[in-house]
Amino acid sequence: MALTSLKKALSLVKSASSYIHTFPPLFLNPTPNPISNPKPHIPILPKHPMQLKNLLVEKSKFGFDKLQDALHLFDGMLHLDPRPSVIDFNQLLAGVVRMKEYSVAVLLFREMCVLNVPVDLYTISSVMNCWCRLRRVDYGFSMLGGIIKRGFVADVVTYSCLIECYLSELRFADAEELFCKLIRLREIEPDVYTHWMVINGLCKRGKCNVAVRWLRFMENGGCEPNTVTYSIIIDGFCKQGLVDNAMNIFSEMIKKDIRPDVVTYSSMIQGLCSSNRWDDVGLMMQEMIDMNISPNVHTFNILVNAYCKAGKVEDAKRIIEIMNKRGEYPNIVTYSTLVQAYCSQGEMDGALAVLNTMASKHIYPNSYTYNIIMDAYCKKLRVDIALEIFKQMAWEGVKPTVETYGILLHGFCLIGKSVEALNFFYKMQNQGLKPCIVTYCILLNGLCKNQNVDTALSLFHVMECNGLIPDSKTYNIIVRGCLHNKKYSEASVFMDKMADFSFLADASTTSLLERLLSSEEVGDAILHSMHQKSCN
DNA sequence: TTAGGGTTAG
Repeated sequence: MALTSLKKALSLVKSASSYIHTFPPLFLNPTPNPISNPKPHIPILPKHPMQLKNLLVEKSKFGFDKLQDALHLFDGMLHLDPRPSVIDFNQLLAGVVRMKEYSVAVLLFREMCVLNVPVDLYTISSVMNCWCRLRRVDYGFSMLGGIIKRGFVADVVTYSCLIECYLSELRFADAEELFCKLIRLREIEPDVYTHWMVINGLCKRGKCNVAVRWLRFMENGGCEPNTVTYSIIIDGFCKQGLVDNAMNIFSEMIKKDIRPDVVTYSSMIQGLCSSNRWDDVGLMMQEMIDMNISPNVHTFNILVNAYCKAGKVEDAKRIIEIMNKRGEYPNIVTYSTLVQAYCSQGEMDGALAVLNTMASKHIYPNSYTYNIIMDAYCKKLRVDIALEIFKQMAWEGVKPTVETYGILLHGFCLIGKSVEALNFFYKMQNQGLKPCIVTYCILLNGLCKNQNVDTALSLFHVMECNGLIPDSKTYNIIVRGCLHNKKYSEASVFMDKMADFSFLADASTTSLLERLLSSEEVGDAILHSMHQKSCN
């Protein structure tokens, strides 16, 4: 059975992915919680071809509800006689891609090739995009060979995918070169989507000035930017903290008679709030209303967040009242922001009151909300309460994230329970969650502070073996841990490694070194050498 | 009647 072999392949790749770095990891959903999913939904292959077509059209647009549905359908389609068309299979693939299950889409494609299911340029472009999303640009490019071998001619979509591949690897010059080469050779005529893709890619990666140059290039090529194009650039500048640049682009679009919309204004308001330009925030809100553009829940949430960050929770609540009056009802983001504000002030009663309000409005906390509350309790050293909340989360069917475990690990370390922290660290991996560099930093720091420096050193090694590259923070943690535990030679080796990567000792590491130097009776030669290196 | 893209909030 194709489905059985596919499932086997999926499980193989899933277990192998932690060891083999050349294959992208799978992101399969863990076993569903029996409480939240009492009856597994078993999809049935539609009997009539038209029903199948309608189902595929729907799924290609909105994605499948469950991965299993897509796999069952795929299996069923393989056994139909006559076999559905390449368009049908492409739509199924599109549905899987829409679920962001890129690894699965790639495996389905491989299965199609093995079983001689016809594929076309659409199929290959789609898979190319998946490789790009999986950050395997090399595989993405290798598919170009498959296109030629099959006698297809790569089109604007294929090349747009390749340009996106370059952008995802921050290879801006390569992206530009490929783009220009294609135009020069008249291989493709870039469309408005290609330009959007490039401009969005550049802005999301903090290259707004390059994006503006691309905007000019787009205009010169006769492709007129619209509100979305301008909004992407404005948001990019605001996120970089360059509000004046954003304002210039905003003025330019008005001069060109391109009307800003609620997204453009929301981005501008966000940028102005982050820069504490409150007068301008007021002016921008007024202008927006004068232009007959109604602020939406995003816009209000930006204001709620700004007030909360400024410690003005009462003003934030006033905004929520306005939202209710205007029919822009507060959502999970609004309430989580408020919960965060109470938690950051240590007012757990206030936070719990917000949760009650949410429940009365049938808005239920998600992992983000739970994480905020658990973090606050951990910081108050009430890890016991945080653990109760963790249990509650499971009961409600809310999946813990890497951040959830990080918060609990931090909590355990704060109360000196490194063994429990390590147990939770293994538990998260058993649940299919891959620790990130932050997780390791939390644990390394905790172990070092709880006199478990030897375990920390082993863990550092495990981290490197798992392909995680330590950053400046990680090195500083381990150096300080070694110093605290009088492992000066080890500290020195890590300090040299840091220097190889051009990382500097931070203020805490330097001051610890100085403290140790002044307190050592004889003065340690290694410490002297380390201190000198840290000053260079 | 299939593939790439569509921007804003915790």
